[in-house]
Amino acid sequence: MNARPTDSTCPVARTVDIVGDRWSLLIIRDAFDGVRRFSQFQRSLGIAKNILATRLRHLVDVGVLRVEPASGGGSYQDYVLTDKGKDLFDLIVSLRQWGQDHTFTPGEQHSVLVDVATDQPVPRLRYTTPDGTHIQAHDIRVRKVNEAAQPL
Amino acid sequence: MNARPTDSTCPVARTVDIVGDRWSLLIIRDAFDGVRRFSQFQRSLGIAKNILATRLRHLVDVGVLRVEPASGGGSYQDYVLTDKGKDLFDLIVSLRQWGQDHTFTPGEQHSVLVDVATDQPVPRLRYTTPDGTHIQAHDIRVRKVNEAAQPL
DNA sequence: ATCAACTGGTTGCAAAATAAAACCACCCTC
DNA sequence: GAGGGTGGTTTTATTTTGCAACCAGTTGAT
Repeated sequence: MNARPTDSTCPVARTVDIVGDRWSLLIIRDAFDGVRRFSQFQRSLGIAKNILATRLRHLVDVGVLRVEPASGGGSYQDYVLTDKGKDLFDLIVSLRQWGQDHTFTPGEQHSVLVDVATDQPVPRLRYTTPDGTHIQAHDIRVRKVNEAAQPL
Repeated sequence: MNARPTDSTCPVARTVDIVGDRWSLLIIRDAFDGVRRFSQFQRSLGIAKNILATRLRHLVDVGVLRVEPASGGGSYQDYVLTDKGKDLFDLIVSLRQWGQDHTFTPGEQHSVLVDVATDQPVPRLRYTTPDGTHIQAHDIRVRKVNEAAQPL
């Protein structure tokens, strides 16, 4: 997708090179919301058909989406998330939560995440370690590959 | 930044409209890694200066970055994350974790997150509710604004 | 004090990506 | 078998990006 692959040792850069553009992210969001068909994506996003075709092909090529026979049994096809694509769930949640916090005025309405079992809104999600510790920016730094690990 | 603001009720779309492009995301990543100066961003990213100037101005305009007098006391200026910008931490973590999982071959080296206190690598972070429940894609769906809430 | 190098840009131009519209073959329904 | 929807491709226009040159102000080294 990108002219200059940031062939970096940074996982952030690699992810951005694969799905870090406006349309790919919105396509993935729609896919999580159950959109499967070319025409559904097109109507939902208001994207030009040639661009959509390019993006879908790219997302299939990189293994985020997969083409399968239409769910309804017709001879058309569906675009569905692969397991690799489903792993982008946290990314979409991050985008959503930041958007909720910083792009809406207090009373303004927006779509919300709800628990499929109870249909109740999901409380704010936070990143925690397996033992339940909440991790924030100031707890963390990045160690580059050339940097030696600190002996304990 | 974007020609067609997806003036949507979806928080994901709004976030994507603000920071959902390759360079903005990489600039924010660098900012979390302590990069502050124009020239540092430019060298780190290999981005054209005019594009960098545009992006930095945009990120300042939307309140993700803030300009302040250079830390060293000179007459130059620094670009630093605002609180709003620091809230993008989860987004950068999401990008990083997906990249680690899906864009590196088993033995391949990459930068890692370490705990600032212990300097030990941070275990995988997961999204959890305040009571510690791990939430994944299949637990959740999106309720649109026009959709009625389910009476309990 | 002076000269060189660096900083933080801007400008102009070329190349690439994106968007809009027209077009088309196939499928599905009636 | 006619009409509309699907899933694209092609062509052309517009926008964005990238590259290189340039430049004024700042800093550092002598």
